Amino acid sequence: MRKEQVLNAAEQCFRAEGFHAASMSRIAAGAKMSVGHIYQYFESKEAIIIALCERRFSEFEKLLTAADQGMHAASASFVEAWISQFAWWIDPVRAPLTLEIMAEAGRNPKVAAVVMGIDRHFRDIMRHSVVPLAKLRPEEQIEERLEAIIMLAHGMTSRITADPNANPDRIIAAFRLAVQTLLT
Amino acid sequence: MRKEQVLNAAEQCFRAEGFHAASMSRIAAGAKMSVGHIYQYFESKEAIIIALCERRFSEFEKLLTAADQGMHAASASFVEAWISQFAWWIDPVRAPLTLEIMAEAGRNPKVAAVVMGIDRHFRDIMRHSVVPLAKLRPEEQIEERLEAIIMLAHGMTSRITADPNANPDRIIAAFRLAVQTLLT
DNA sequence: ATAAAAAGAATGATCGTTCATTCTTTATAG
DNA sequence: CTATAAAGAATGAACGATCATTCTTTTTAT
Repeated sequence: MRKEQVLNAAEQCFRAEGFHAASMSRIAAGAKMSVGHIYQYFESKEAIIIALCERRFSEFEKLLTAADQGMHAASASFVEAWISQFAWWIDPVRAPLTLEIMAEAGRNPKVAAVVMGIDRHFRDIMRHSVVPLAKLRPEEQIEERLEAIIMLAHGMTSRITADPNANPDRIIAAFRLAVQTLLT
Repeated sequence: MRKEQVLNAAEQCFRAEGFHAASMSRIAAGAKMSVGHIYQYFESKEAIIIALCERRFSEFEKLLTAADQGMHAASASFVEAWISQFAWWIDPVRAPLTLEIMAEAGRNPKVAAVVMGIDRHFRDIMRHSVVPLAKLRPEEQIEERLEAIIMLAHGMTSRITADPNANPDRIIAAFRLAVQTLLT
């Protein structure tokens, strides 16, 4: 679809230059379309930004629900497998744009709404599928633990973005240790 | 000083609009100076961005070294006091700009260098003053624990930025629980 | 021939930066 | 002390480039 074409090109531009430094003409060039043509599919540049945020949202949502389904085959190593899926967060290609989205969320309420949607869903899935497996007792500050795990996930994108030469395995290892510590 | 005047105005503009959407003319208006005059103190807009990153760097560095000095009066509650200082990271006024810096670090190597400087110093201080107090044994994956704490700190800024109505105390409480869990 | 798809020129605003100019202060000379 | 010269601070208009968006034209397909 044409929309996908635009979003793919926009994703590349936004990653390289940021939302506001990227230009419609360079996005058009990347999408091999004319600028005017893009405006038949998106009413403005901001609409492209929002659509891109939502696409990223659904990517991660797919991972989350997949994890939720896998839960039914519950095993001791499920938490371990669940953690591995967080490689998504530190894909060095994906992380910079995720961070750009987070920064934009600070000033664009529409973007903030999308991000809050991710985080809420993220937390719900954890409460529903991971917490029972970890056999945490209710009095053990479960909400704080979930909040900390979300923070860790966001922190991973910051770390990998600031230092692109950082070893992703090292980052994931730290995340794994922290989550295991928090869930036992 | 005039430089401070510019940096203060730039900080406001950058926070409200981001590095690339903010304009020199609006920065000048905020600083109550003319655009031309600003160029006598900063050779370019990028120079302002870098200077601002470094100023933020030194703010947090001050906190870190203060914590390092306080260590000599070592007590069981020192780690607790140390944690409290991290309120800095989630000042809702400061967090959005910190996140903007992180996003910019993903594409501007000069900014990335500043950020990596913070994180390295942060880790060094922890290794030198917090780890001994926590009485962690060397084999207990200390580096992973430190990495996780840095991730938590960065994650806090993301969380508070995406949801400005979030309760900072709740965020700090999660951070405190996670750090305590990681250091014992 | 008609309608949809696509292109790209045109528009007006704004960008970062420069520069000729004016104002304000300090230094020098009588 | 006063008048003049030099220096530095500050201005804002002007520049060329580029921005997001619109509009007219051309291409394509039915």
